[in-house]
Amino acid sequence: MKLSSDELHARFRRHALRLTRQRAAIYSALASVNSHPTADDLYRTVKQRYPMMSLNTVYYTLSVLCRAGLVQEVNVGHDVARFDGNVTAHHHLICVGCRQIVDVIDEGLNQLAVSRGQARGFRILGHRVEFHGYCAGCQRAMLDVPPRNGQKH
Amino acid sequence: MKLSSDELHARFRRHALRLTRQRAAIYSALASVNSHPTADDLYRTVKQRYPMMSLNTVYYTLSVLCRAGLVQEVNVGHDVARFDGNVTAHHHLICVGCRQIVDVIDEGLNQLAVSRGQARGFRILGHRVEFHGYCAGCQRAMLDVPPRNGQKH
DNA sequence: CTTTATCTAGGAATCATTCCTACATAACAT
DNA sequence: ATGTTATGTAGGAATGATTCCTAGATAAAG
Repeated sequence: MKLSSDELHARFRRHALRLTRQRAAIYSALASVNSHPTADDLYRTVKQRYPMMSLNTVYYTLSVLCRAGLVQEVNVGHDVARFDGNVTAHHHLICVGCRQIVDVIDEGLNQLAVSRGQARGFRILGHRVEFHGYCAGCQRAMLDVPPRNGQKH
Repeated sequence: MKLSSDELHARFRRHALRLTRQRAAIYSALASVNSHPTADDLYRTVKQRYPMMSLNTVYYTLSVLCRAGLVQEVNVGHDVARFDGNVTAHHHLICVGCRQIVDVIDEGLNQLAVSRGQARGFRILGHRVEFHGYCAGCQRAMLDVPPRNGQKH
């Protein structure tokens, strides 16, 4: 969903963050989308309107927004970092074929806890659930093209 | 726990993997520990007994073992990959201070599922739950040394 | 014991991310 | 409005985990 200029100012002020053209562009791009773009995806998107934009600024801005809690980082395996402008409680479905990430909204998953016996003195701040599997598109693709790593015979 | 030579052979044969000295050393080192070492941690451990060991071989072996399902990869944020020789169902507790990873064994967490409405046609293979928080040690450390990023006033 | 497909070592290459620093500018106070 | 100043930005260089390449080694099968 699109974000009003007033709302943007309010969010930045609430977290004592300076609002620059670059930050507005980066945060709006991320908050208006429900995919989970990489820093480079955002860079390319935002660079169309601000050709001087530096990839460095995208990284720096994302780190600031993460620390402020306006944005969160999501990961698939150990590869490129992906970012999520949705910081309301939710979890993820990850396609191990095409690596897309889809949001899962489920109140039950938000309520999970570790038993005291297992918690080993940790003070828990939050949790994440990731479901791994194949998306509909990748399932179809597997029917057309047989997998490479088939068993012998 | 230590792994017998017979059991090692059996596991490798079961997955049609060649058993070399290097693979035995890497897999044994990982399977006998319940921390979650990085490739480099394993490299340094194993190099003590096999000084010719290459870091490359550690990476290659871990990728082979992961694909075979004898080992799994765990991640904290998007930084270095960590590996887990325990492939029975379990989840993790991650300290956001010192980044240590601790196992959580909880049958309830193994039973989670996504509702059909949220699953969007995915064929789910598995899931992971990560709890984030501060371990006992980091909580104590925070009492002694106040945090850097304190609010103004 | 031979054969052969696969593994290993080591060096080079890749590439996401971070570091450095001079210049620019948002926010605050005057 | 305008000046002041702490903070942000651009871009180039550095870092470091991981992957690629290749010639020699070796486990497994016959």
